[in-house]
Amino acid sequence: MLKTYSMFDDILQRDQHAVAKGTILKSEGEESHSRMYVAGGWLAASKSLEDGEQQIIEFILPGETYDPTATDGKTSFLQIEALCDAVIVSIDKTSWAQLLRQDPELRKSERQREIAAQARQSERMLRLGRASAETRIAYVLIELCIRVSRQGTGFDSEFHVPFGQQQLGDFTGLSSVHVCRTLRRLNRAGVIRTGDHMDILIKDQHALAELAQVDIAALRDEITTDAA
Amino acid sequence: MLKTYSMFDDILQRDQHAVAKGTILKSEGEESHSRMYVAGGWLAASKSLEDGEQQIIEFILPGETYDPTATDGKTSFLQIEALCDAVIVSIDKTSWAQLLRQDPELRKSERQREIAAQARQSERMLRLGRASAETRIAYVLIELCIRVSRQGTGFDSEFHVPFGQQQLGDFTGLSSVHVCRTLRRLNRAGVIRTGDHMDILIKDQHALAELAQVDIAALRDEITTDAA
DNA sequence: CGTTCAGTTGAGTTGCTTCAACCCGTGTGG
DNA sequence: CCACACGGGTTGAAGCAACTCAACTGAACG
Repeated sequence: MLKTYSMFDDILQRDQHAVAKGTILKSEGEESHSRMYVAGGWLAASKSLEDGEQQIIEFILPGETYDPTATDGKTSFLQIEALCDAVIVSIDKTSWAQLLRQDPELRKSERQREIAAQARQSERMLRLGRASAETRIAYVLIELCIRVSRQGTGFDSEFHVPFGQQQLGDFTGLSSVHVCRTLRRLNRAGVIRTGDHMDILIKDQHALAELAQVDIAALRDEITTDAA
Repeated sequence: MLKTYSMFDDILQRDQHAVAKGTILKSEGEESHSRMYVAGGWLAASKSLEDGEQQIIEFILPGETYDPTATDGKTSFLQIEALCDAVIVSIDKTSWAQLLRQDPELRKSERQREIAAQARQSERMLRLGRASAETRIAYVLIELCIRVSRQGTGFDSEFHVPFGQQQLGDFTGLSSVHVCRTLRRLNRAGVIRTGDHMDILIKDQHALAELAQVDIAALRDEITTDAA
Protein backbone atom coordinates (compact mmCIF):
# COMPACT_ATOMS: atom_id res chain seq x y z
CA MET A 1 0.00 0.00 0.00
CA LEU A 2 2.56 2.54 1.10
CA LYS A 3 4.91 1.19 -1.47
CA THR A 4 2.38 1.64 -4.22
CA TYR A 5 1.65 5.10 -2.97
CA SER A 6 5.24 6.16 -3.48
CA MET A 7 5.04 5.15 -7.12
CA PHE A 8 2.61 7.94 -7.72
CA ASP A 9 4.74 10.54 -6.03
CA ASP A 10 5.69 12.41 -9.15
CA ILE A 11 2.17 12.40 -10.48
CA LEU A 12 0.83 13.32 -7.08
CA GLN A 13 2.94 16.44 -7.10
CA ARG A 14 1.56 17.58 -10.42
CA ASP A 15 -2.05 16.62 -10.84
CA GLN A 16 -3.79 16.17 -7.54
CA HIS A 17 -6.85 18.24 -6.83
CA ALA A 18 -9.29 18.58 -3.97
CA VAL A 19 -13.00 17.91 -4.38
CA ALA A 20 -15.78 18.75 -1.96
CA LYS A 21 -18.12 16.23 -0.34
CA GLY A 22 -21.00 15.43 -2.68
CA THR A 23 -19.12 16.26 -5.87
CA ILE A 24 -19.98 13.99 -8.75
CA LEU A 25 -16.70 13.16 -10.44
CA LYS A 26 -18.26 11.10 -13.18
CA SER A 27 -21.82 10.38 -14.28
CA GLU A 28 -23.15 7.31 -16.03
CA GLY A 29 -22.59 7.72 -19.75
CA GLU A 30 -20.30 10.69 -19.32
CA GLU A 31 -16.92 10.94 -21.04
CA SER A 32 -14.18 9.05 -19.24
CA HIS A 33 -10.61 8.61 -20.37
CA SER A 34 -8.71 8.28 -17.14
CA ARG A 35 -8.09 6.24 -14.04
CA MET A 36 -8.49 7.98 -10.72
CA TYR A 37 -6.20 7.58 -7.79
CA VAL A 38 -7.71 8.48 -4.43
CA ALA A 39 -5.12 10.25 -2.32
CA GLY A 40 -7.60 11.07 0.44
CA GLY A 41 -11.31 10.68 1.23
CA TRP A 42 -13.86 8.08 0.16
CA LEU A 43 -15.62 7.71 -3.17
CA ALA A 44 -18.72 5.70 -4.04
CA ALA A 45 -19.27 4.05 -7.42
CA SER A 46 -22.98 3.65 -8.05
CA LYS A 47 -25.70 3.01 -10.61
CA SER A 48 -29.28 4.24 -10.69
CA LEU A 49 -32.58 3.04 -12.06
CA GLU A 50 -34.79 5.41 -14.01
CA ASP A 51 -37.10 5.76 -11.02
CA GLY A 52 -34.20 7.16 -8.99
CA GLU A 53 -33.37 4.08 -6.91
CA GLN A 54 -29.63 3.97 -6.39
CA GLN A 55 -27.26 1.08 -5.72
CA ILE A 56 -23.73 1.66 -4.55
CA ILE A 57 -21.56 -0.91 -6.32
CA GLU A 58 -18.27 -0.20 -4.58
CA PHE A 59 -16.58 2.13 -2.14
CA ILE A 60 -13.17 3.43 -3.16
CA LEU A 61 -10.81 4.14 -0.28
CA PRO A 62 -7.65 6.20 0.00
CA GLY A 63 -4.71 4.52 -1.71
CA GLU A 64 -6.88 2.76 -4.29
CA THR A 65 -7.32 3.44 -7.98
CA TYR A 66 -10.47 3.09 -10.04
CA ASP A 67 -11.37 3.38 -13.70
CA PRO A 68 -15.05 3.39 -14.64
CA THR A 69 -14.41 3.46 -18.39
CA ALA A 70 -16.66 1.10 -20.37
CA THR A 71 -15.72 -1.18 -23.26
CA ASP A 72 -16.17 1.67 -25.72
CA GLY A 73 -13.12 3.32 -24.14
CA LYS A 74 -15.00 6.60 -24.04
CA THR A 75 -17.76 6.64 -21.43
CA SER A 76 -18.21 5.75 -17.77
CA PHE A 77 -20.57 2.91 -16.94
CA LEU A 78 -21.21 4.14 -13.45
CA GLN A 79 -21.35 7.26 -11.36
CA ILE A 80 -18.48 8.27 -9.09
CA GLU A 81 -19.21 10.55 -6.17
CA ALA A 82 -17.15 11.94 -3.29
CA LEU A 83 -18.66 10.83 0.03
CA CYS A 84 -16.60 13.40 1.89
CA ASP A 85 -14.02 16.02 1.00
CA ALA A 86 -11.42 14.15 -1.02
CA VAL A 87 -8.20 14.46 -2.96
CA ILE A 88 -8.09 12.86 -6.39
CA VAL A 89 -5.42 12.37 -9.01
CA SER A 90 -6.53 11.73 -12.58
CA ILE A 91 -4.15 9.58 -14.58
CA ASP A 92 -4.96 9.43 -18.25
CA LYS A 93 -5.11 6.13 -20.07
CA THR A 94 -1.74 6.36 -21.77
CA SER A 95 0.14 7.53 -18.68
CA TRP A 96 -1.37 4.69 -16.74
CA ALA A 97 -0.41 2.16 -19.40
CA GLN A 98 3.11 3.53 -19.28
CA LEU A 99 3.27 3.27 -15.49
CA LEU A 100 2.14 -0.34 -15.68
CA ARG A 101 4.70 -1.11 -18.33
CA GLN A 102 7.53 0.48 -16.40
CA ASP A 103 6.74 -1.11 -13.11
CA PRO A 104 5.90 -4.82 -12.88
CA GLU A 105 5.38 -4.43 -9.14
CA LEU A 106 2.63 -1.93 -9.71
CA ARG A 107 1.07 -4.08 -12.38
CA LYS A 108 1.04 -7.03 -10.02
CA SER A 109 -0.36 -5.13 -7.07
CA GLU A 110 -3.11 -3.59 -9.21
CA ARG A 111 -3.96 -7.04 -10.51
CA GLN A 112 -4.24 -8.25 -6.92
CA ARG A 113 -6.47 -5.34 -6.09
CA GLU A 114 -8.77 -6.22 -8.97
CA ILE A 115 -9.06 -9.80 -7.77
CA ALA A 116 -9.75 -8.65 -4.22
CA ALA A 117 -12.44 -6.27 -5.51
CA GLN A 118 -14.01 -9.10 -7.48
CA ALA A 119 -14.05 -11.32 -4.39
CA ARG A 120 -15.67 -8.58 -2.30
CA GLN A 121 -18.27 -8.00 -4.95
CA SER A 122 -19.13 -11.70 -5.06
CA GLU A 123 -19.59 -11.78 -1.30
CA ARG A 124 -21.90 -8.81 -1.53
CA MET A 125 -23.94 -10.20 -4.42
CA LEU A 126 -24.44 -13.41 -2.47
CA ARG A 127 -25.88 -11.48 0.45
CA LEU A 128 -27.78 -9.02 -1.73
CA GLY A 129 -29.58 -11.90 -3.39
CA ARG A 130 -29.89 -14.37 -0.58
CA ALA A 131 -29.39 -13.01 2.91
CA SER A 132 -31.53 -11.18 5.50
CA ALA A 133 -31.10 -7.52 6.38
CA GLU A 134 -29.28 -8.49 9.56
CA THR A 135 -26.76 -10.60 7.66
CA ARG A 136 -26.20 -7.91 5.04
CA ILE A 137 -25.56 -5.21 7.61
CA ALA A 138 -23.33 -7.44 9.73
CA TYR A 139 -21.34 -8.36 6.65
CA VAL A 140 -20.83 -4.81 5.44
CA LEU A 141 -19.67 -3.72 8.89
CA ILE A 142 -17.07 -6.45 8.86
CA GLU A 143 -15.98 -5.73 5.31
CA LEU A 144 -15.58 -2.03 5.99
CA CYS A 145 -13.79 -2.68 9.27
CA ILE A 146 -11.27 -4.91 7.53
CA ARG A 147 -10.70 -2.45 4.72
CA VAL A 148 -10.36 0.53 7.04
CA SER A 149 -7.95 -1.15 9.42
CA ARG A 150 -5.82 -2.73 6.73
CA GLN A 151 -2.55 -1.65 8.31
CA GLY A 152 -1.30 -4.01 10.98
CA THR A 153 -2.63 -7.39 11.92
CA GLY A 154 -5.50 -5.68 13.57
CA PHE A 155 -9.15 -5.92 13.39
CA ASP A 156 -9.32 -2.53 15.05
CA SER A 157 -12.90 -3.08 16.16
CA GLU A 158 -13.51 0.65 16.20
CA PHE A 159 -13.79 2.73 13.06
CA HIS A 160 -15.61 5.49 11.30
CA VAL A 161 -17.35 5.63 7.95
CA PRO A 162 -17.88 9.00 6.28
CA PHE A 163 -21.49 8.55 5.22
CA GLY A 164 -24.95 7.99 6.65
CA GLN A 165 -27.57 5.28 6.96
CA GLN A 166 -29.08 6.22 3.62
CA GLN A 167 -25.84 5.28 1.82
CA LEU A 168 -25.51 2.15 3.91
CA GLY A 169 -28.94 1.27 2.56
CA ASP A 170 -27.88 2.07 -0.99
CA PHE A 171 -24.97 -0.32 -0.49
CA THR A 172 -26.92 -3.17 1.10
CA GLY A 173 -30.13 -2.83 -0.90
CA LEU A 174 -32.22 -1.79 2.09
CA SER A 175 -34.29 1.26 2.96
CA SER A 176 -32.64 3.72 5.33
CA VAL A 177 -35.46 3.06 7.79
CA HIS A 178 -34.66 -0.61 7.89
CA VAL A 179 -30.94 0.05 8.16
CA CYS A 180 -31.73 2.11 11.23
CA ARG A 181 -33.89 -0.61 12.80
CA THR A 182 -31.29 -3.28 12.12
CA LEU A 183 -28.46 -1.19 13.54
CA ARG A 184 -30.55 -0.49 16.67
CA ARG A 185 -31.25 -4.18 17.08
CA LEU A 186 -27.53 -4.97 16.88
CA ASN A 187 -26.92 -2.24 19.43
CA ARG A 188 -29.51 -3.61 21.84
CA ALA A 189 -28.10 -7.10 21.43
CA GLY A 190 -24.72 -5.74 22.51
CA VAL A 191 -23.00 -6.80 19.29
CA ILE A 192 -21.98 -3.31 18.24
CA ARG A 193 -22.16 0.20 19.56
CA THR A 194 -22.85 3.09 17.22
CA GLY A 195 -21.74 6.58 18.11
CA ASP A 196 -22.35 9.93 16.56
CA HIS A 197 -21.94 10.34 12.81
CA MET A 198 -21.46 6.69 11.97
CA ASP A 199 -18.79 5.75 14.46
CA ILE A 200 -18.87 1.99 14.78
CA LEU A 201 -17.54 -0.08 17.65
CA ILE A 202 -17.64 -3.83 17.26
CA LYS A 203 -18.21 -5.18 20.76
CA ASP A 204 -18.68 -8.85 19.95
CA GLN A 205 -16.70 -9.76 16.86
CA HIS A 206 -17.62 -13.42 17.10
CA ALA A 207 -21.35 -12.79 17.25
CA LEU A 208 -21.15 -10.32 14.36
CA ALA A 209 -19.27 -12.82 12.20
CA GLU A 210 -21.92 -15.39 13.05
CA LEU A 211 -24.67 -13.05 11.90
CA ALA A 212 -22.74 -12.15 8.75
CA GLN A 213 -22.16 -15.84 8.05
CA VAL A 214 -18.50 -15.22 7.43
CA ASP A 215 -15.10 -16.31 8.72
CA ILE A 216 -13.29 -13.08 9.45
CA ALA A 217 -9.75 -14.39 9.02
CA ALA A 218 -10.59 -16.04 5.68
CA LEU A 219 -12.43 -12.94 4.52
CA ARG A 220 -9.47 -10.72 5.32
CA ASP A 221 -7.21 -12.85 3.17
CA GLU A 222 -9.75 -12.88 0.39
CA ILE A 223 -10.65 -9.20 0.11
CA THR A 224 -7.31 -7.69 0.99
CA THR A 225 -4.07 -7.37 -0.93
CA ASP A 226 -1.62 -7.13 1.95
CA ALA A 227 0.52 -10.22 2.12
CA ALA A 228 0.22 -11.22 5.78
CA MET B 1 -14.67 -13.92 -30.83
CA LEU B 2 -13.82 -16.29 -33.62
CA LYS B 3 -10.50 -14.60 -33.94
CA THR B 4 -9.72 -15.12 -30.29
CA TYR B 5 -10.85 -18.68 -30.57
CA SER B 6 -8.20 -19.43 -33.17
CA MET B 7 -5.51 -18.32 -30.76
CA PHE B 8 -6.24 -21.25 -28.56
CA ASP B 9 -6.12 -23.74 -31.40
CA ASP B 10 -2.89 -25.41 -30.39
CA ILE B 11 -3.94 -25.66 -26.78
CA LEU B 12 -7.37 -26.84 -27.78
CA GLN B 13 -5.83 -29.78 -29.55
CA ARG B 14 -3.88 -30.86 -26.52
CA ASP B 15 -5.74 -30.21 -23.31
CA GLN B 16 -9.47 -30.06 -23.87
CA HIS B 17 -11.68 -32.41 -21.94
CA ALA B 18 -15.39 -33.07 -21.74
CA VAL B 19 -17.33 -32.71 -18.51
CA ALA B 20 -20.86 -33.89 -17.79
CA LYS B 21 -23.75 -31.65 -16.78
CA GLY B 22 -23.68 -31.01 -13.05
CA THR B 23 -19.94 -31.55 -12.68
CA ILE B 24 -18.36 -29.25 -10.13
CA LEU B 25 -15.14 -28.07 -11.70
CA LYS B 26 -14.03 -26.05 -8.72
CA SER B 27 -15.35 -25.58 -5.19
CA GLU B 28 -15.00 -22.56 -2.95
CA GLY B 29 -11.66 -22.76 -1.17
CA GLU B 30 -10.40 -25.54 -3.39
CA GLU B 31 -6.98 -25.43 -5.07
CA SER B 32 -6.95 -23.39 -8.24
CA HIS B 33 -3.96 -22.61 -10.40
CA SER B 34 -5.42 -22.24 -13.84
CA ARG B 35 -7.69 -20.28 -16.09
CA MET B 36 -10.42 -22.20 -17.87
CA TYR B 37 -11.43 -21.73 -21.45
CA VAL B 38 -14.95 -22.88 -22.29
CA ALA B 39 -14.93 -24.51 -25.72
CA GLY B 40 -18.56 -25.65 -25.41
CA GLY B 41 -21.42 -25.60 -22.91
CA TRP B 42 -22.31 -23.20 -20.13
CA LEU B 43 -20.73 -22.84 -16.70
CA ALA B 44 -22.06 -21.09 -13.61
CA ALA B 45 -19.83 -19.36 -11.06
CA SER B 46 -21.58 -19.25 -7.71
CA LYS B 47 -21.21 -18.73 -3.97
CA SER B 48 -23.17 -20.27 -1.12
CA LEU B 49 -24.14 -19.30 2.40
CA GLU B 50 -23.69 -21.77 5.23
CA ASP B 51 -27.42 -22.46 5.26
CA GLY B 52 -27.21 -23.68 1.66
CA GLU B 53 -28.64 -20.61 -0.11
CA GLN B 54 -26.84 -20.21 -3.42
CA GLN B 55 -26.21 -17.16 -5.57
CA ILE B 56 -24.99 -17.47 -9.13
CA ILE B 57 -22.50 -14.67 -9.68
CA GLU B 58 -21.88 -15.16 -13.38
CA PHE B 59 -22.60 -17.43 -16.30
CA ILE B 60 -19.65 -18.39 -18.46
CA LEU B 61 -20.47 -19.00 -22.11
CA PRO B 62 -18.65 -20.78 -24.90
CA GLY B 63 -15.67 -18.79 -26.14
CA GLU B 64 -15.06 -17.12 -22.78
CA THR B 65 -12.32 -17.67 -20.24
CA TYR B 66 -12.57 -17.52 -16.48
CA ASP B 67 -10.16 -17.74 -13.59
CA PRO B 68 -11.62 -18.03 -10.08
CA THR B 69 -8.23 -17.89 -8.34
CA ALA B 70 -8.18 -15.66 -5.26
CA THR B 71 -5.51 -13.18 -4.17
CA ASP B 72 -3.58 -15.95 -2.44
CA GLY B 73 -2.89 -17.41 -5.90
CA LYS B 74 -3.80 -20.84 -4.61
CA THR B 75 -7.53 -21.22 -3.97
CA SER B 76 -10.79 -20.54 -5.76
CA PHE B 77 -13.12 -17.92 -4.25
CA LEU B 78 -16.17 -19.35 -5.91
CA GLN B 79 -17.67 -22.55 -7.19
CA ILE B 80 -17.67 -23.41 -10.88
CA GLU B 81 -20.25 -25.87 -12.16
CA ALA B 82 -21.19 -27.18 -15.59
CA LEU B 83 -24.84 -26.35 -16.34
CA CYS B 84 -24.86 -28.81 -19.21
CA ASP B 85 -22.39 -31.15 -20.86
CA ALA B 86 -19.40 -28.98 -21.62
CA VAL B 87 -15.90 -28.93 -23.04
CA ILE B 88 -13.24 -27.19 -20.99
CA VAL B 89 -9.59 -26.36 -21.52
CA SER B 90 -7.46 -25.67 -18.46
CA ILE B 91 -4.63 -23.25 -19.06
CA ASP B 92 -2.19 -23.01 -16.20
CA LYS B 93 -1.12 -19.66 -14.84
CA THR B 94 2.26 -19.54 -16.54
CA SER B 95 1.02 -20.67 -19.95
CA TRP B 96 -1.68 -18.05 -19.78
CA ALA B 97 0.81 -15.34 -18.85
CA GLN B 98 2.92 -16.41 -21.80
CA LEU B 99 -0.04 -16.29 -24.19
CA LEU B 100 -0.85 -12.80 -23.00
CA ARG B 101 2.74 -11.70 -23.42
CA GLN B 102 3.01 -13.13 -26.90
CA ASP B 103 -0.24 -11.74 -28.19
CA PRO B 104 -1.23 -8.13 -27.50
CA GLU B 105 -4.51 -8.72 -29.34
CA LEU B 106 -5.47 -11.44 -26.90
CA ARG B 107 -4.45 -9.30 -23.97
CA LYS B 108 -6.62 -6.47 -25.23
CA SER B 109 -9.64 -8.62 -25.97
CA GLU B 110 -9.43 -10.28 -22.56
CA ARG B 111 -9.21 -6.87 -20.95
CA GLN B 112 -12.34 -5.84 -22.84
CA ARG B 113 -14.09 -8.98 -21.67
CA GLU B 114 -13.23 -8.16 -18.08
CA ILE B 115 -14.66 -4.69 -18.41
CA ALA B 116 -17.82 -6.04 -20.03
CA ALA B 117 -18.19 -8.57 -17.21
CA GLN B 118 -17.78 -5.80 -14.67
CA ALA B 119 -20.47 -3.74 -16.39
CA ARG B 120 -22.87 -6.70 -16.46
CA GLN B 121 -22.24 -7.38 -12.81
CA SER B 122 -22.98 -3.77 -11.92
CA GLU B 123 -26.28 -3.88 -13.80
CA ARG B 124 -27.21 -7.04 -11.94
CA MET B 125 -26.23 -5.71 -8.52
CA LEU B 126 -28.36 -2.64 -9.15
CA ARG B 127 -31.39 -4.81 -9.84
CA LEU B 128 -30.56 -7.32 -7.10
CA GLY B 129 -30.56 -4.54 -4.56
CA ARG B 130 -33.20 -2.23 -5.89
CA ALA B 131 -35.58 -3.70 -8.45
CA SER B 132 -38.75 -5.82 -8.37
CA ALA B 133 -38.88 -9.45 -9.41
CA GLU B 134 -40.44 -8.46 -12.73
CA THR B 135 -37.60 -6.06 -13.52
CA ARG B 136 -34.94 -8.58 -12.50
CA ILE B 137 -36.39 -11.32 -14.67
CA ALA B 138 -36.93 -8.99 -17.62
CA TYR B 139 -33.37 -7.78 -17.33
CA VAL B 140 -31.80 -11.21 -17.16
CA LEU B 141 -33.76 -12.34 -20.20
CA ILE B 142 -32.42 -9.39 -22.15
CA GLU B 143 -28.87 -9.88 -20.91
CA LEU B 144 -28.87 -13.54 -21.81
CA CYS B 145 -30.47 -12.88 -25.18
CA ILE B 146 -27.78 -10.36 -26.05
CA ARG B 147 -24.98 -12.64 -24.92
CA VAL B 148 -26.37 -15.66 -26.71
CA SER B 149 -26.96 -13.88 -29.99
CA ARG B 150 -23.69 -12.04 -30.02
CA GLN B 151 -22.92 -12.89 -33.61
CA GLY B 152 -24.46 -10.52 -36.10
CA THR B 153 -26.24 -7.29 -35.43
CA GLY B 154 -29.19 -9.24 -34.25
CA PHE B 155 -31.25 -9.35 -31.24
CA ASP B 156 -32.41 -12.83 -32.22
CA SER B 157 -35.46 -12.66 -30.00
CA GLU B 158 -35.55 -16.44 -29.70
CA PHE B 159 -33.03 -18.40 -27.69
CA HIS B 160 -32.46 -21.24 -25.32
CA VAL B 161 -30.82 -21.38 -21.92
CA PRO B 162 -29.50 -24.72 -20.66
CA PHE B 163 -30.85 -24.55 -17.11
CA GLY B 164 -34.10 -24.35 -15.18
CA GLN B 165 -36.13 -21.90 -13.16
CA GLN B 166 -34.29 -22.83 -9.99
CA GLN B 167 -31.02 -21.54 -11.43
CA LEU B 168 -32.75 -18.49 -12.81
CA GLY B 169 -33.80 -17.86 -9.23
CA ASP B 170 -30.26 -18.40 -7.97
CA PHE B 171 -29.13 -15.80 -10.48
CA THR B 172 -31.81 -13.19 -9.76
CA GLY B 173 -32.08 -13.72 -6.01
CA LEU B 174 -35.63 -15.08 -6.20
CA SER B 175 -37.28 -18.35 -5.21
CA SER B 176 -37.98 -20.76 -8.05
CA VAL B 177 -41.69 -20.46 -7.28
CA HIS B 178 -41.61 -16.73 -7.77
CA VAL B 179 -39.56 -17.06 -10.94
CA CYS B 180 -42.31 -19.29 -12.27
CA ARG B 181 -45.08 -16.85 -11.35
CA THR B 182 -43.22 -13.94 -12.89
CA LEU B 183 -42.50 -15.83 -16.10
CA ARG B 184 -46.18 -16.83 -16.35
CA ARG B 185 -47.23 -13.23 -15.86
CA LEU B 186 -44.93 -12.12 -18.68
CA ASN B 187 -46.36 -14.89 -20.81
CA ARG B 188 -49.95 -13.85 -20.14
CA ALA B 189 -49.08 -10.23 -20.85
CA GLY B 190 -47.82 -11.34 -24.26
CA VAL B 191 -44.31 -9.99 -23.66
CA ILE B 192 -42.56 -13.33 -24.00
CA ARG B 193 -43.41 -16.90 -24.80
CA THR B 194 -41.69 -19.74 -22.99
CA GLY B 195 -41.46 -23.15 -24.58
CA ASP B 196 -40.26 -26.45 -23.30
CA HIS B 197 -36.99 -26.65 -21.42
CA MET B 198 -36.38 -22.96 -21.11
CA ASP B 199 -36.86 -21.90 -24.68
CA ILE B 200 -37.48 -18.19 -24.64
CA LEU B 201 -39.15 -16.13 -27.33
CA ILE B 202 -39.24 -12.40 -26.84
CA LYS B 203 -42.49 -11.25 -28.43
CA ASP B 204 -42.45 -7.62 -27.41
CA GLN B 205 -38.89 -6.40 -27.09
CA HIS B 206 -39.93 -2.85 -26.33
CA ALA B 207 -42.23 -3.81 -23.48
CA LEU B 208 -39.60 -6.12 -22.02
CA ALA B 209 -36.96 -3.38 -22.12
CA GLU B 210 -39.43 -1.09 -20.39
CA LEU B 211 -39.96 -3.62 -17.62
CA ALA B 212 -36.20 -4.22 -17.31
CA GLN B 213 -35.64 -0.46 -17.19
CA VAL B 214 -32.90 -0.74 -19.76
CA ASP B 215 -32.01 0.60 -23.20
CA ILE B 216 -31.23 -2.51 -25.24
CA ALA B 217 -28.88 -0.87 -27.74
CA ALA B 218 -26.87 0.83 -25.00
CA LEU B 219 -26.76 -2.36 -22.97
CA ARG B 220 -25.44 -4.35 -25.90
CA ASP B 221 -22.56 -1.94 -26.32
CA GLU B 222 -21.87 -2.02 -22.62
CA ILE B 223 -21.87 -5.73 -21.89
CA THR B 224 -20.45 -6.99 -25.16
CA THR B 225 -16.95 -6.92 -26.59
CA ASP B 226 -17.76 -7.11 -30.28
CA ALA B 227 -16.92 -3.85 -31.98
CA ALA B 228 -20.12 -3.10 -33.90
C1' DC C 1 -46.84 -48.32 -15.45
C1' DG C 2 -44.76 -46.42 -11.56
C1' DT C 3 -41.26 -43.05 -10.33
C1' DT C 4 -39.05 -38.90 -10.62
C1' DC C 5 -38.28 -34.26 -11.46
C1' DA C 6 -39.39 -29.60 -13.16
C1' DG C 7 -42.87 -26.53 -13.45
C1' DT C 8 -47.46 -24.59 -11.77
C1' DT C 9 -50.83 -22.91 -8.63
C1' DG C 10 -53.17 -21.69 -4.12
C1' DA C 11 -53.08 -20.28 0.76
C1' DG C 12 -51.03 -18.28 4.45
C1' DT C 13 -47.01 -15.86 6.45
C1' DT C 14 -43.37 -12.53 6.98
C1' DG C 15 -39.73 -9.24 6.34
C1' DC C 16 -39.07 -5.19 4.43
C1' DT C 17 -41.14 -0.97 2.61
C1' DT C 18 -43.71 3.26 2.79
C1' DC C 19 -45.67 6.93 5.09
C1' DA C 20 -45.81 9.86 8.67
C1' DA C 21 -44.68 11.81 12.96
C1' DC C 22 -41.20 13.17 16.05
C1' DC C 23 -36.55 14.14 18.00
C1' DC C 24 -32.37 16.40 18.12
C1' DG C 25 -28.04 18.83 16.92
C1' DT C 26 -26.55 22.47 13.84
C1' DG C 27 -26.64 26.48 11.33
C1' DT C 28 -28.73 31.07 10.42
C1' DG C 29 -30.93 35.38 10.33
C1' DG C 30 -33.71 38.76 12.95
C1' DC D 1 -30.07 35.42 22.22
C1' DC D 2 -33.95 33.32 20.55
C1' DA D 3 -36.74 31.56 16.58
C1' DC D 4 -36.72 28.85 12.96
C1' DA D 5 -35.63 25.79 9.41
C1' DC D 6 -33.14 21.74 8.05
C1' DG D 7 -31.23 17.18 7.62
C1' DG D 8 -30.34 12.73 9.67
C1' DG D 9 -31.75 9.42 12.74
C1' DT D 10 -35.68 6.93 15.31
C1' DT D 11 -40.08 4.89 15.95
C1' DG D 12 -44.97 3.27 15.04
C1' DA D 13 -48.57 1.67 11.90
C1' DA D 14 -50.08 -0.27 7.77
C1' DG D 15 -49.33 -2.43 3.28
C1' DC D 16 -47.44 -5.48 0.10
C1' DA D 17 -44.08 -8.21 -2.50
C1' DA D 18 -41.91 -12.24 -2.19
C1' DC D 19 -41.43 -16.38 0.66
C1' DT D 20 -42.69 -21.02 2.44
C1' DC D 21 -45.39 -24.96 2.35
C1' DA D 22 -48.00 -28.08 0.10
C1' DA D 23 -50.62 -30.14 -3.46
C1' DC D 24 -51.06 -31.17 -8.28
C1' DT D 25 -49.72 -31.68 -13.30
C1' DG D 26 -47.31 -33.43 -17.02
C1' DA D 27 -43.31 -35.02 -19.45
C1' DA D 28 -39.41 -38.26 -19.45
C1' DC D 29 -37.71 -42.55 -18.47
C1' DG D 30 -36.70 -47.17 -16.98
